[in-house]
Amino acid sequence: MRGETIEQIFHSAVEVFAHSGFERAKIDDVARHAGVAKGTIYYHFKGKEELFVALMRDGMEKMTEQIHRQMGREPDPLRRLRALLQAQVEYLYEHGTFAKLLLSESWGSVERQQEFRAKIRELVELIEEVLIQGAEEGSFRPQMSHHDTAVAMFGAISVSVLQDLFSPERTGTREERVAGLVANLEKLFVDGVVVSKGKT
Amino acid sequence: MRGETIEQIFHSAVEVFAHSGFERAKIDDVARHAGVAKGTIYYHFKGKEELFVALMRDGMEKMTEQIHRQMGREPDPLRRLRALLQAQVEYLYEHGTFAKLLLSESWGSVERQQEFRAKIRELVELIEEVLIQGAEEGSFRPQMSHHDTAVAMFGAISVSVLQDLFSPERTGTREERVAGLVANLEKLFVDGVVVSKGKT
Amino acid sequence: MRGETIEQIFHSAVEVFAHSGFERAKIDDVARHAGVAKGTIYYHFKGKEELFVALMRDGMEKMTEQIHRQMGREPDPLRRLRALLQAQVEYLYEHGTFAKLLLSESWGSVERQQEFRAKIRELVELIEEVLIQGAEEGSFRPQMSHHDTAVAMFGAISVSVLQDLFSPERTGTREERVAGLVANLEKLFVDGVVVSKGKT
Amino acid sequence: MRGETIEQIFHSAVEVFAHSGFERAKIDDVARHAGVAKGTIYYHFKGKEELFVALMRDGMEKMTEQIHRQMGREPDPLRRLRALLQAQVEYLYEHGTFAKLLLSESWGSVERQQEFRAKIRELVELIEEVLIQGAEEGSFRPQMSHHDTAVAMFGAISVSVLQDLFSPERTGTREERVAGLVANLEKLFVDGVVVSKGKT
DNA sequence: AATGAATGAGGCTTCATTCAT
DNA sequence: GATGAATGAAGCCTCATTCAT
Repeated sequence: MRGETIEQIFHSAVEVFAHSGFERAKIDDVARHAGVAKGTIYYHFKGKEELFVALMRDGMEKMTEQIHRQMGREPDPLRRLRALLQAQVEYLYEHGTFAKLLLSESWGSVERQQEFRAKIRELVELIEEVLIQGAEEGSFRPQMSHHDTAVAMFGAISVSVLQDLFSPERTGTREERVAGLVANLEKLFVDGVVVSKGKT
Repeated sequence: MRGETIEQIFHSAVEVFAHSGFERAKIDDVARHAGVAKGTIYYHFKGKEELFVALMRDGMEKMTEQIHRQMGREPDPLRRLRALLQAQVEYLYEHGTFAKLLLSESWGSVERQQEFRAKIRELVELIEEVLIQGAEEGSFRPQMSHHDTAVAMFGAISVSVLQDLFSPERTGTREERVAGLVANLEKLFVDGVVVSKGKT
Repeated sequence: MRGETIEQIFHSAVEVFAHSGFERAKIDDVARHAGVAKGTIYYHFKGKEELFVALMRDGMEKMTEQIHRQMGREPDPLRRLRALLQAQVEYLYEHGTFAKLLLSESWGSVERQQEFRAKIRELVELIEEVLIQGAEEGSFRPQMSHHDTAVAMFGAISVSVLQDLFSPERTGTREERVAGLVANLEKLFVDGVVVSKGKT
Repeated sequence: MRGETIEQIFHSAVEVFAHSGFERAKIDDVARHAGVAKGTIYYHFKGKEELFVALMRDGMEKMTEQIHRQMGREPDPLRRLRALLQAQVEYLYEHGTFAKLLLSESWGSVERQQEFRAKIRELVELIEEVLIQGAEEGSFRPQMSHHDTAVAMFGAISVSVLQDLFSPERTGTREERVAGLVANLEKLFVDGVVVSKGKT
């Protein structure tokens, strides 16, 4: 079938890269994991770098796509924010491998890393839009910088997911864990930590 | 001064490791940067790994120390939170190199990475304590999980700093940038994004 | 025409091999240049080596053929020498690609290289015969070793052509260049460089 | 001692490169032949290419040097020509390995090859100067192009040497072989092949 | 304390060749 | 006849580490 091998390599590459990081990952391992010869990888991809970049591009695309799908056409900003939160946590949790790469391979001056930061910026902008919309409608507090706030939220989300994924003592099913993280983040973002005098 | 050479190596190592990440960094580069022979590094450190770990340990120590210093004995939880925020952002911003390493070299199963996560946990616990204290005093809203909230806050802080450091188009002095980030994070954490009916 | 594909491959192979030399040349490039799939080349030729040898054989054959044609039945040794010179320079200049391969791929102990030297010997023998004929008729000075002299002449011819082909600053049409080279070589071979007392 | 290892590598590299040509030669073989580890070669040379170029540069330098030495201050053009011939043949014969590389690795567009051709040009110019000097003094026949003639002579010399070196059936001591080649070339260059009417 | 030459395991990549379609 | 995906042996190069001085 068309692209079956490529699919296989792709899949294995995610595993291997996520397990070891870009530098530590060995093409040999990707090949073994994919059940193909080393040369086959080079037949389909120009090299380690290209394979990795293709991978991350794909991951980002799918993530953005899924988030859009889950947010749907919900008009209410608060509900939109919740949906986005849910979607993002869910995806990152599901693809922890990808989450890890995103956070660890995005800081630096190598070209690839700049591209990754650009991708992150896309995610951030998704959040930003919601914040702006909410502020315009008056249901969200106006921010000094919607962009900076969005960045902070993205950081909170991704690090929360990663910290959870790498916690040895975590319990419960994935669904429960995700629900917990989402609820927690939602609480923080929506209400802040301080007791507001006007609320019960 | 005692250990001038060691100091030199240490300093250069921070630069080089931060610029390239652990794997990409070359002992050769550290040596050249420090103006010593390669052998000298191995005379003072057991190896690349040890040098790096010593580095990170040192960075974390100094960070914790500085944060403690800046938080002082402030009893009011909200002010404590603000001081902590200010201290953490300031330190990470100042030592962006360290911030980068912390975020990119902490996710994985290599022993060193586990140690880093433990260090992160220390930072998180600093935040956590403030949250708990605030909740006990009644000025902070009780959280589902103070720990998770603290993690989220740490993520927000560190990613905000990194994103800012790696933004090519950022303007203003460092002090201004830091102040902006702090204010923004404070706003988010303290009040959340939603307009609460009881506030003006 | 019969063997159109083969013809295509052959033609492309000359180009590619000449451009890169035997080792550097890639079957992939030959295939791309010929507009066929890589497998097709292996369908028609046993391998890289065979393709190359076939090529060189063909080149030598055509060269010998053309030289014979141009020398015709000229009985006078001096005129024969001139015709041979003209023919050889012309052919090598025209097929510089071939000339290059001949000079660069003929020295070594690989079987193929021995075969090439044998081919060169054929060319040398063409020259040798003329020298011997001339010596027998008395119009040529007797040589210590007609064979060695013939080799030297071949070297002079081929290197002259190559040096000219690879001179970036050469000017004039091909015909002019060839005529120049021929005239020069003729002068050298026929008269030597020393002024003989008996000549004007 | 200073540079002993480098000397060793150099020497081995000549052997290996000459035996196999640039592409076929393996750094591994050079290392084994030199009795050092592979890494040692890379400690002293940037890579295969640099090693090779350094080699050829060195070879050309020594050759030019030796030729200059042997030609000395001889004022008479004819004797100068003979000395040069003798020196060049002697050197190439002695360093057949180098001769082979010179002739086989000099034709192409790779930068290194351009450098080699430049080196060849130096040799050619040595010859050219003698020709010009002789022509000015009136003892040499004026040439259409002294440069082209010099090139032809260089070609005759180098190919003669190589052909001889690779002749399986050659007999006699090296000195005899060299003497034969020199005499033959001298005869060809000095007098040409044609019987001049004015000589006995 | 410091040096830097030497090492060699390890990883990336190339490319001639095969073979099922 | 022709294809092109797949292979894997082979080779170049890197770099952490060692050690004699």
